Parts: sequence; structure tokens; C-alpha cells
Amino acid sequence: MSQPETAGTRRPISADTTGPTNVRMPDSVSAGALNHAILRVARLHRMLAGQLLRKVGLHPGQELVMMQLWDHGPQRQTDLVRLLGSDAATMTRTIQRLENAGFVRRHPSPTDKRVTIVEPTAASNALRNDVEQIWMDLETSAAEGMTPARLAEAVVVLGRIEESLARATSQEA
Amino acid sequence: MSQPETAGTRRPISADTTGPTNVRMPDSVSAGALNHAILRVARLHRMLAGQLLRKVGLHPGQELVMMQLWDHGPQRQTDLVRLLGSDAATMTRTIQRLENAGFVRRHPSPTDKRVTIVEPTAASNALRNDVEQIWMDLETSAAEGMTPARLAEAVVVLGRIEESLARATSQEA
DNA sequence: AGTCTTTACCTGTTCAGGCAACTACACCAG
DNA sequence: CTGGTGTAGTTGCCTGAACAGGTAAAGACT
Repeated sequence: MSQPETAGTRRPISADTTGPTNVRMPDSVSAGALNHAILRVARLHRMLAGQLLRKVGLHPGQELVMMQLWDHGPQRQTDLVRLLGSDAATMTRTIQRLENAGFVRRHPSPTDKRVTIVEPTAASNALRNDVEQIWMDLETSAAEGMTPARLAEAVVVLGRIEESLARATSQEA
Repeated sequence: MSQPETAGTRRPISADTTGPTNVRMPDSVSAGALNHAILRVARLHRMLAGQLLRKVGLHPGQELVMMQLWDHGPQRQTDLVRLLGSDAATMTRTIQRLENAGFVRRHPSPTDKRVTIVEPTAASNALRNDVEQIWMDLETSAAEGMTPARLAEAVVVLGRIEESLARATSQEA
């Protein structure tokens, strides 16, 4: 913000290699308007989530695990990884912290000695309403001042970006 | 397990024709369509950035510091914090790592003994084109398949979300 | 049966990011 | 000149997140 932003919304990739002028477009920042917009929204969203979750003693990321467990009951750890799109190592430690905090319990599967079943504790139910309220507050904050049409538009637009990024990510692998 | 579940909060978030993954969503998930969309986009964006930046030896977040320095020259550390919206503690350690990697140099300000001036090294210039190319690739990946109109729409929509979140964040403080 | 591969989970390491507490310095009011 | 206040930077501590490596179990295949 408040940058010169000379050419306004110019195309991000202008093949300037044609001319000898080599002005070089020094502003590598304005060239990534979408990148920066995504980064800023992501940071604000995560920061606000962190502020709200702090009040109930959770850290960002943990609430997703808890909501998954509350909604769908005991699950294998690897399913949590798959459903939340997380990393197995991250999930291991997140679950360990949630276990230490008394919000989940773990026990080995009787049919497969590799798998660990994770289930929410009764004590965690006291959090459920708070977390769901936080989730709704977060949604409301992100959409504040939007008409329903604009909210729907936002979801559509984010879906398009997600689809593009998912395609690029799979190609990268 | 199914509590009344805030029956009255059925805001018009239906817009079910949007999600790329059209699996059925329980209440606490569909109630946060925008939340989940933001989280997924943020994760994919960061992951893709990490994959691309890894090739040049940078970690996500460091490229923002370097681009800021390349574009605007030596700056005070606190200005980097303010401009990038980061945390002072994080900036300290990020700069230290960039210094160890030989990409930036630090020296105290002659006029104010508190401040540290950070400047990019000549060696870092070898990275500049690569990083800017990565930044453009990332932008292209995020916008792949979009018409210019849809790209502009995406930036506007993200701007609206950012504005809403910023408002909520400041109120929360 | 024996070997190979895959799966599930854990640990070590590194980094970003945030809060809290602290030091050093600058500035201002008296 | 002194004391209070604000600023700049650092470190400690905790967490999420990703990668690499390792272990144990389950399957698959000879």
C-alpha cells in the first residue's frame, strides 16, 4: 500500500524482453498483487484465529483436529493427516500436545498394531461450543460488511485459486 | 452427538455449487466455508512457495525481506517489520539467518545507536532474478486459467476480506 | 518360509511466527 | 541534570510446519 504502483493493474507478466529499453520494472512487489493479497489475508486470518483461540487454550491448527474429532468421532491418526491435509510429523506432535492438555486420548487399534486411534475426551466437550463460536466469529469477521452475494463470490474466487494452486502443486511434485 | 447446533445461524452461505471438492460437509464445516477456503488457499500457496524457494536456498518469508531490500535499498530493521507486517522477534532471527547465509549485511546507524541498518549484499543480487521469477511463477500458478477479469476480481475479493479481517483484528486489540 | 514394499507412527532438525521479558538508547518534561 | 516514557533490538519459550531418517507392523510376492 502507498507504493507508487505506477501502471496500476498491469499484467503480471509483461514480456518486456522485447525492447532494448530495459527499464527493468523495479517494482517486483506490485508485480505480485495476487501473491501479496493471499499472504496478507492468510496472515490476518491466522492471527485473528490465534487471538480468539488463545482464550480457550488452543493454538491455531489444534482447533481443526478437535472439530474433526467432534464431528466424526474417534479416528485413526493417519486419517486426520489425510483429511486435514497436514503432515504426519506435525500431527504426531499436535496430538501429543492435545493429549497432554487432556483434550484427546489415544489407544492402539486392536486390529492393526501400527495405527493409533484418537478420540476426544469428555473434558474436551466443554470446549466445543466455544470453538464453534470462535469459528463462526472468524467467518463473520472475514465476511463483515459483505452482502450474501459477495460472500458467495468470495468463496467462488477462493475455490478457483485453490484449484489453480492444487494443479500447480501436483505438477511440481 | 448432534446438538441443536445453532439452528438459527443459517446464513445464506449455501452457494454449494462452488467447492471443487464437493464431499458432504457437516455443520461445523459448512458453517465455515470461507474459513476453510482461506485456510486451504493459504496452505497451498505457502507450500508451493516453499517448493519453489527451496531451489534457491531460501525459506518462505525470507524472500519477502530480500525483495523489500532489493526494491528499496538499505532499511532499518524496524521498517522491515512494519512494512512486511511481521514480528520484531521473527525479523531478528530471519535477518540473522540471512546474514549467516551471506545475503544481507547489518551495521548500526550512525545517528541512532538503537537502530540497525540492513542492506542486501552484492552476492544476493545473484538471487534476485531467480526470486523474481519464482514470484511470477507463483502468481501465474495462483491465477492459472483465469481471465484478466477474473484475476482482477480475485484481487478485489481478497482485498475485501483483508479489509474485514483488519477491522476485526484492530477491534480485538 | 523368506524377502521386498508399503503403511503408520515417531524423532531429530530447521525455520517461521507469536508473546513476554529484557537491555540499550533516544527523547521529553520537570 | 534527572527521571519517566517510548523505541529498537534481542533472547527465551512455545507452537506449527516441513523434511529426513528410523522403527515396527502389515501385505505382497516370489
